[in-house]
Amino acid sequence: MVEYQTELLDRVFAAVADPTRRAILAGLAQKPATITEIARPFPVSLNAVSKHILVLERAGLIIREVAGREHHCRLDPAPLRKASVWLEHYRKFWDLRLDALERHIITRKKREKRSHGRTD
Amino acid sequence: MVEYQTELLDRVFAAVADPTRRAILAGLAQKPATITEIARPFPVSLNAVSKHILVLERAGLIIREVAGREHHCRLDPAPLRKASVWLEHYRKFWDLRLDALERHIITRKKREKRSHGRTD
DNA sequence: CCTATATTCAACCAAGTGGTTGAATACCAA
DNA sequence: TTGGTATTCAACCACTTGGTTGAATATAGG
Repeated sequence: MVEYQTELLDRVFAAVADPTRRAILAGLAQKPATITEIARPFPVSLNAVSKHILVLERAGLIIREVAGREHHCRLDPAPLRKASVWLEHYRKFWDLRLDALERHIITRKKREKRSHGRTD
Repeated sequence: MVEYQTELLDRVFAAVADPTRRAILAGLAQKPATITEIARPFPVSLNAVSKHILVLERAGLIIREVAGREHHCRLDPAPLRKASVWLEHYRKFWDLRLDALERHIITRKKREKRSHGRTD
């Protein structure tokens, strides 16, 4: 069995389990920003966003560089890649399922062709 | 912007953020099992595992079929696929980073060739 | 120096989590 | 019916989480 950096995966998955944090990542994917800039679009307090950023930082998803009173944050995608690698192990399962679904659709189409006009 | 089924993603990512639950999924990827069978390898109580399975079920990752007193569980990979789709949006970022890393290594090798023997 | 800005710290709250134990429920089988 | 097995329910605990408000800290700029 492949060895995973379990604790990192824990933190990464937990970090992206929150919609606000996913939105923060999406924003930073466009361009780096300071805490205040990141917080602007969100309906919660700056403090709340500051905490979210801390969670993302601890998951390794955000790199913070302090410049004077501003904290510049940028995305670090590396942990997302690790998460993706973990998920890929399950790809074969959903591929199988999609194959089955496709076969089912094809079968249904053939049936429809035979019994033309019937809707079941 | 792509539309996500936010609540499902929340539950899926939260579900896989726990190492025990990831291990449960890995087991079910081998073959379906009952609660007791699933619980056997783990050092926690059956009740604890039962709760984990409930979390996985609510995330849509496990399908439960009750047969008499046994609950047969099997993996449903569909939500993992959705999680993977979300992650894929960030692939370009880690691809970029890997490219940069590769360039860096190549550059370093060239430098090493020039200043032969120096270790920095 | 003074004031506005950027951010964190601290305390608090309600709700959720991961675990426990013990009891309840439901089923199978002798 | 009686007993063993499979599972959940219920209550509890310590800890975490996502949010708040208010104060503290540090920097920037007139």
